[in-house]
Amino acid sequence: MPTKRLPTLEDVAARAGVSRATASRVVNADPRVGSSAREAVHASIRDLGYRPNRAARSLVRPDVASIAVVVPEAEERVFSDPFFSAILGAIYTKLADSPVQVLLAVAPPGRRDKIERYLRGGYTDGAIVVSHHRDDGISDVLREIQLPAVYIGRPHAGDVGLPYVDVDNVTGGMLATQRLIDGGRRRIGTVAGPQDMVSGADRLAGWRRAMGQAGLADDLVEYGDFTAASGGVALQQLLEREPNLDGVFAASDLMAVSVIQELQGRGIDVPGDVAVVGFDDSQVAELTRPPLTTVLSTTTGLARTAVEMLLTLLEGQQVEHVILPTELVPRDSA
Amino acid sequence: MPTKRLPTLEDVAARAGVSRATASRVVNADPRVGSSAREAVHASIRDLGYRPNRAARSLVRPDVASIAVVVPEAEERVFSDPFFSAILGAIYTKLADSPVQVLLAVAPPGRRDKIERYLRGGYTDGAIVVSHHRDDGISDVLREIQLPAVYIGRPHAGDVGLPYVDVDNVTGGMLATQRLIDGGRRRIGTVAGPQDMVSGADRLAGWRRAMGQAGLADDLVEYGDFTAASGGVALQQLLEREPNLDGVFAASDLMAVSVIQELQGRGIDVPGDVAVVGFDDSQVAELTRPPLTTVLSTTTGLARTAVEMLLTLLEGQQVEHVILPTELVPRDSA
DNA sequence: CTTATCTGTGAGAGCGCTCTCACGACGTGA
DNA sequence: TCACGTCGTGAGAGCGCTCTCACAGATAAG
Repeated sequence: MPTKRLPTLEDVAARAGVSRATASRVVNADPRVGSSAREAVHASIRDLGYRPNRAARSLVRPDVASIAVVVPEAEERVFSDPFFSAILGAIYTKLADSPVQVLLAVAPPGRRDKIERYLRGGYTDGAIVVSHHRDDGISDVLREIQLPAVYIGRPHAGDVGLPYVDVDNVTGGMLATQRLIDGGRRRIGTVAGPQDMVSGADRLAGWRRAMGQAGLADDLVEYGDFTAASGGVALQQLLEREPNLDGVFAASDLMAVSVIQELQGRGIDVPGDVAVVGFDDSQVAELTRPPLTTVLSTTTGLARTAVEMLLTLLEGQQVEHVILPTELVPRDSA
Repeated sequence: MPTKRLPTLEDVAARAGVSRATASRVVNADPRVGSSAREAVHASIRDLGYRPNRAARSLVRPDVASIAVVVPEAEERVFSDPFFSAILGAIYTKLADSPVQVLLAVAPPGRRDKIERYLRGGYTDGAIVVSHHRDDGISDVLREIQLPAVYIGRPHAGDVGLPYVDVDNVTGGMLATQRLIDGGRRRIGTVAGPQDMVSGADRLAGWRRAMGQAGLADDLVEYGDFTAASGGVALQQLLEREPNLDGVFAASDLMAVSVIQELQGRGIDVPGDVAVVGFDDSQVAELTRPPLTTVLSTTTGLARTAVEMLLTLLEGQQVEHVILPTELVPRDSA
């Protein structure tokens, strides 16, 4: 880092032949400044390449709120998984016209110290926690430093009373499974999400419930981690266990995509031989051949609601949790 | 915003019965503090929910560098376009283990005042500018406030001497077009990118050059804006002008994807009737049916190089521009 | 012409923190 | 016993800024 001292307001003022106070007024567009003084200061700012020192300013006049979006997942993942991209996009869009700053705190599960340091660093006034895992310790830190926070995705049992938004994952899982059942499928497997995430557990629970109500066996379960790579692997195992498989519910679109690819790679027709349903209704769902039948989980709605809740929280008011509805989006894969 | 005063170090010290200096030492893990004092301060911090005031701290000890990633595109776009996602992901990944903070300054083209305010706000020590348009004014602002910056994508003619990284878009465009020519295609059209962006202009130039060298007419040009939506529209126009079209070079994968969909929707076989080549080698290229032949433009390499260059710049050294090579990725669409 | 009202400006306090410096309480070696 | 560290601690300056307050000069009202 260069040690060159940056020009201060004092320098600007001296060069313009006015006091620091007047220079400050010009910078802050205070109308009560004579035009000659104003111009001198402006010229001085330009010549010196002056930029106000944010730290000094916010020390006096606490500046605009900034909120952290906390994502305990690997960086690559956060930006390549359409779920996170959609969440981030919606958060930024929602706050586009507000002065609120958005800071991204991303760190892989193993590096939770990084997020903790960040949170404790005093950078932010509030947090939105996305994709939170059991025992990632984030809620403990947040509680300890008393930072207002909203969770996207229902927190785990231990963290009761925390404000969150979520989609109705159980119903969503049922909807997806029912679609397969209604289509006449009987040997239906599921590629479930990670069970240390509530969304993973709930979607699986939905599948179980629908299967149970239809009097079908709920033994065909394999686990992935919501990424594309994990879907294909899980399908292979499903197929080994049950060659007569005729339907698959994948707990994320990305996993569903690779399930379809794996199936097609083996010469198995989708949906002729095996029907596939995904979850999320992300952009990729329209790009597959055949287009993917999936469950709309309004990612955008999650993000928008979370932002609204956090802003309410920052105003000092209490908020309840919110559950958004899910909806089946029928396409051709099931 | 709640007006409740946050606990200061003074409060912590008072409660622990020590001086502010000692409390500060504890917070900063200074070893020369007695264990009893240390414990008292820690307890006090916990009780009060104390978080250091970042502004006050950095006023004294200028804190870690923070760099802005400037993207003059609509928020939705930035997070849904795989090109930007990949760039952002690579930047965050590259800086994952450094203390450097990354701030995202995104604003649609019409709102350049927002980015300008941001840049002038003194939040950052450097900038990486992605997707820069002619006349977006960003380089003027950067020059004026003397902020070190690196461009991803070659800046326009007016901005000579600025450090940048880019891929060899002209050669890339030629590679893509040559693939079509080598495949026996003769009526080859292109869905070009926006011509106020260098990457759009250069890829088109590459197409022109390859067509010219092969003695083919370079009249079939329609323009998109790199997004999926624009690709289908452009294709329709191409098809109206030339029903015997047998090859298309789309200047982005996203446009190529919707070109393929539009083609297939009309019962035209890809690549049987019309061959299609994209650009970027983004994730979607593998998901289409048939998989998309495209040009690898090492988005990750762009981002990583830009970060390295900016860090060098921040150390006070000069940097040259860097051009990364492109490579054809043959798949089934051409 | 005096008194009240603006208008533009400067002096100076103070935001919460870090860090230098000084100091008292202990050893420790002569 | 005295000079000399060493260690833990506190007092206080100062980072760059904003903002209150006071005040000089111009203008309006009595």
